[in-house]
Amino acid sequence: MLFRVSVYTPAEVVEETGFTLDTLRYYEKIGLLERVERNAAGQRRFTEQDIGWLGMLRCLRDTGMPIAQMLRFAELTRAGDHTIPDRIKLLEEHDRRVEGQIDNLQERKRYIRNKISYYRSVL
Amino acid sequence: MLFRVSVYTPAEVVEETGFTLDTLRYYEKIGLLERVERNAAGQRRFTEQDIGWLGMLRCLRDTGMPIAQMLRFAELTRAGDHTIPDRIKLLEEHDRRVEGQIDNLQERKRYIRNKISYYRSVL
DNA sequence: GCTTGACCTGGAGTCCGCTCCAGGTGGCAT
DNA sequence: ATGCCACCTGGAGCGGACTCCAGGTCAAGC
Repeated sequence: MLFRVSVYTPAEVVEETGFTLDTLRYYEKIGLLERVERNAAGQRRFTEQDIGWLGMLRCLRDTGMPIAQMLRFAELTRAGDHTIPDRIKLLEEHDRRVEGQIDNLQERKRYIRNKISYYRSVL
Repeated sequence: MLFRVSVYTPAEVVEETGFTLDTLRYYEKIGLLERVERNAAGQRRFTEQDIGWLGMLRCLRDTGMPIAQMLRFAELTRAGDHTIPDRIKLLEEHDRRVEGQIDNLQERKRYIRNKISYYRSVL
């Protein structure tokens, strides 16, 4: 009996990750996504790990990390376990930036709410 | 005795608002900033109100409002007090989006921290 | 009276992150 | 077996938000 490792078609990955197909191809082209496997016809077949990695990318992207830095993270990840301390450092720095973003947004939100209150007061 | 209304040179506004001079000119060109006054030599002289308005723009920009929508807000503001309900509506919608951004960032931050913990655990 | 530097203008260029296109292949449902 | 649809590739194009440039003008301090 053969094992059938779960494998995802492009359409499934789009569905699963929320990235467009064009974005997936783009990420592969620039090296954010390691060379994805292909079937006989040359069509992409993504693995479970690819999905996981794309989840990480989505998280980094959605917290405003520029592609250049995601690329650095990707390279560290490919380079092997000895880069884990570097990866921790990178993520910790990013975490601090995210924290800063949140604080900043909270501050701005106060400003906006004040403005709304002011507008209400002059009606 | 004459009043000297406080007026700001471009350099002062850059200092005060954190926008670059190019950005200020750009904002004026596209109509985000109403025609700024000039001295005899044609140089910009910003008023207190300009500074206040720029504060609002900075807030909207830093919370991710696209320029097209800031422009809409600018037009409402210019149109007079009868647009205040519309302005409130616009800001409330934006406030909700900002709230969403914050929630999203907080979620992502959890993911990043988990990842960091995981990396720590395998060291 | 001359240099310096803060300004001015219109318009071109840049950067980022995709997004779209043309032209082509392969495989599956009817 | 045929039609259709999901894919493929390389490369061009796009939208947003600036940013830079060339060439020119004034104003003031030395």
